[in-house]
Amino acid sequence: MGVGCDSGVVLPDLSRHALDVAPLLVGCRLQAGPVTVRLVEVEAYEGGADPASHAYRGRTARNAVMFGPSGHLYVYLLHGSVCCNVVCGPEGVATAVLLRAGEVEAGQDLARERRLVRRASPLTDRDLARGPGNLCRALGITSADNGADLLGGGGLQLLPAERRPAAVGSGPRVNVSTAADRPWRFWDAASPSVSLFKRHPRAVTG
DNA sequence: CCGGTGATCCACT
DNA sequence: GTGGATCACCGGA
Repeated sequence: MGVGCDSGVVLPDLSRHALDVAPLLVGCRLQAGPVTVRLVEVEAYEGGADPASHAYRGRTARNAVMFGPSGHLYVYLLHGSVCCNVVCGPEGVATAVLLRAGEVEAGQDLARERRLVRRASPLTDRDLARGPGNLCRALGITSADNGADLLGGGGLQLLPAERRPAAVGSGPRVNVSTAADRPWRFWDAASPSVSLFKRHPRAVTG
């Protein structure tokens, strides 16, 4: 009965496509030094066939990490916030999973300190890592972490779930303007830290 | 709801 | 080289 016999204690095979990996990442944990977050909400982004993906129009300086080997972190800035993805798929295929929200399991004091910078209102435990930008801030992830190897024993580590969530929900991705009907968002149905669904104001299906 | 945010990309000089 | 549209967001009202 070694590690690996129980599907709840191994990481998913990240060299598969994001759509296969995403639901299995719900419940896994991301550790950044003293702060550990249990992932409760993710979204799959395919490469060439997904108009909502940063890689849809091919390789650029920004998205180069997405085309590299799986298990690395793709970090970018959006509207002044840092967001991060776990790169999936074989090398050369730009498919990745956006980490949208988590529950802070360890290092809550540090996470809270980071979140309260330039913020007036109080912050509940539920909201410490709720939302893609907030999750990165709680973990201290910056654009300097773009390309970091999550399986290489460095400061950032992806860890297996202790146990699988009882139920994983799925539905359309948040705030995407194209392919807005694809149910490629996955979340732990029991978690209060899952962010609220928001449809893009000019959403187009397809 | 609304405005700020900051990088990136492309169509044009 | 420059301008403007775009974007997988956040916070406060």
